[in-house]
Amino acid sequence: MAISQEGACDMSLSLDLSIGRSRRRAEQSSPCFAFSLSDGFEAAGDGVSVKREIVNHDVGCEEVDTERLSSFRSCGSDEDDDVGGARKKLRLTKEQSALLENRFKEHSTINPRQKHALAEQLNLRPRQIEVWFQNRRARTKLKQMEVDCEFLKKCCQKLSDENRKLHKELQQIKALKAAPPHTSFPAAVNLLTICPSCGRRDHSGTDQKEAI
DNA sequence: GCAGTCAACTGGATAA
DNA sequence: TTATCCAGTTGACTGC
Repeated sequence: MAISQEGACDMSLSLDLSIGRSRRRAEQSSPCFAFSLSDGFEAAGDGVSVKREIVNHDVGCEEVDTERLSSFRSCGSDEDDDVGGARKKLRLTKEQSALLENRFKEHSTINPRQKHALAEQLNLRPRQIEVWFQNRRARTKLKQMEVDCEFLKKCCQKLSDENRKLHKELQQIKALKAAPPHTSFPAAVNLLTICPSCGRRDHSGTDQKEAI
């Protein structure tokens, strides 16, 4: 609990709003947190420090070995576990993830009652459920943005191609216009009056009617 | 070693 | 005031 000792020396200076928030969040969490906060942490004067300490303390409660981390509920608040000070990463089990995913499919947000029920069911803290939903929404949004981006890229490519094609046509028309009239006009007429399918000249009247 | 993933955190905004 | 959301960030972990 090094931070609490450090922080406690100047509690009057910088008690900001984040402490209130930290306390709120921490109190939503495990009993381990409640212990920390009621034991002089609010005097630390540094919201971040307080919170970091809480996290480390929290994880320090955990028995971390081959078993995946899933719950901090039953931990005893042994301060000596926190020696390393490093935050340990929780990995949700397949079952936990699957259930959370299912709930997310039903609804991307979760109300407090559902949150607590789910926390109880999964043996997690309500705060963890809340965070999971937040992160999940962020992931969904990111994925959607990637899809949108890809779509826009394709649109852009298509428009570029079309633009290039139109430029080319414009160049041809300009070239045609710039050419001397006695050569260009009959040539153009020839082109227009030759049937592109059979190559014959000037049968447009009858054949076209037939085609229609 | 490094990039990617993801749980957790921070701080601002907002609704009730 | 409080709870919740979001965007951005951090740090542990993993696979290559």
